[in-house]
Amino acid sequence: MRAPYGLEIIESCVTCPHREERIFCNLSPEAVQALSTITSASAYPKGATLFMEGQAVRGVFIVCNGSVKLSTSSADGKTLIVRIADPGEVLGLAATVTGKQYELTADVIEPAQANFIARGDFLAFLEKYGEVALRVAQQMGEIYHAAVAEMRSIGLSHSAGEKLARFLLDWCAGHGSQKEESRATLTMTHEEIAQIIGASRETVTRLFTDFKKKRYLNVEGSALIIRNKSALEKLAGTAV
Amino acid sequence: MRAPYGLEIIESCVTCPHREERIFCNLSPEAVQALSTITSASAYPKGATLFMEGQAVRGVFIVCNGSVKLSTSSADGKTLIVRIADPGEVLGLAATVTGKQYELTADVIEPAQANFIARGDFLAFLEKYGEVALRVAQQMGEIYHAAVAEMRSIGLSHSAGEKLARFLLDWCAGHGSQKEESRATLTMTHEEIAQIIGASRETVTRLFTDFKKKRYLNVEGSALIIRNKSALEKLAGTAV
DNA sequence: ATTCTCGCGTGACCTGCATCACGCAGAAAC
DNA sequence: GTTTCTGCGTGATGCAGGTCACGCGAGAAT
Repeated sequence: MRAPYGLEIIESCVTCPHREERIFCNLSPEAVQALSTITSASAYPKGATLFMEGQAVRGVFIVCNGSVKLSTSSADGKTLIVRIADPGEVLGLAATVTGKQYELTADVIEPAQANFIARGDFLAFLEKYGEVALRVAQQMGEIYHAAVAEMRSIGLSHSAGEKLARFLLDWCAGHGSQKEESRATLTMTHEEIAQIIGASRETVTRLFTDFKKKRYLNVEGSALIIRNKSALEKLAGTAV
Repeated sequence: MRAPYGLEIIESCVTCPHREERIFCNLSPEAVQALSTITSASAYPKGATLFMEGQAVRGVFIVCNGSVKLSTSSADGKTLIVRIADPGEVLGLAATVTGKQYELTADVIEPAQANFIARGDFLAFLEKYGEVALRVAQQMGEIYHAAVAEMRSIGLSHSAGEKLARFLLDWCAGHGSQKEESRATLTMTHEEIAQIIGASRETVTRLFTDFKKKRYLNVEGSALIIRNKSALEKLAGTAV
């Protein structure tokens, strides 16, 4: 079907709009050239793992498309999903610049293509093209921002319903239409959602049926329809 | 006693070992010179606020000494302390590079001296001296690392005891001796500790008396003595 | 067609911790 | 001196949500 995989990926990644928007946009031609020599593209099937928490850092992965789940888990098997990376994000950035181990595990949940840059190459590149280092700092700032928001959500809320409402609103804000009655695609299991908001699978199920009963939302297959956004916002505590 | 405050601060900050260790070490002489022209030092009493969550970003604060509490709070007054910044840290970094609002509130808990650099100046400095941008990225990487650790602690633990044990161990690791029977200074109220580990004040009190009863630790004034480190580690879940 | 697996739906229970409601001591304010 | 505040200690109470246990339907595998 799509024969020479490697080539196709490089093509699609070079032209991929997301990457350009993020850290590597508006680079000088020579920087772009330098970048292309240290970048290697790969495709990853669903379920693949880019890196695992605790592993020695190898380098960064730039997600071209698909989606990747970033999580951390405890000794007893409990898992916390920190965030879902969308196309354009650079994974392993913090670990790569600090030289520590990867602090999270990156699992592919939608078949993904990603560019890899080895740590040594990446650092050398940053040192040579100081302009990019600032971009890197900016992206890390955004990631940190998201992390703080997540901490707020987990740490400051009183009920699981609050957290689920907030999660659903956030999700729709990024993946669907924005009106009072908005629709978005949500291909996640209750288990995964539970791991994001820090609750048990059963509670998520119960909350969903509860929300449906109260006409806050509807689920049709993988489509999530918010029917009463303000009610959810009220539940989520708006200002939080 | 210590008459010309401003001057003294600049002195102490220029020579302050912490700052040198962190982002601004080994700079070229001209970079140091440039830096000194955009830096302004101030002293802040206990209780002062460097910046508040939601404020438009003004710039970064480099903590020379004292200690600063970074927190976020919800509409209903609940507060989550994200971390305590020690000398050498640069506060407001993420917000400054991304240009968003401050995502946290910074309150002085021990009288502090800090250098301020306005956002415009700081960004111009980074652009001119690309070497520093990388340092900035590194520091942000470390902050992110800490944030992830915090999320793990809050999100993955089963009990409040687990979180308190982990907090106490972490605290001793950074502020005291490291043996089986270690001693550290802990000038925090139960309320504050509660806000760090995400529990109520009463639970913290109860846990402390519980730990004392079980001979895990002792409290003498502001001194915390860990008497049975391994027990606490076991409680904390070691690998987590 | 039959077995497995996976994700969802629900009921029954039981416990950890938030919350309310005090009392008490030391420090600071007057 | 008395009063006020702030931080700590503790009991009583209630409930949200974790955990266990099971059923069910839909794909996938054989």
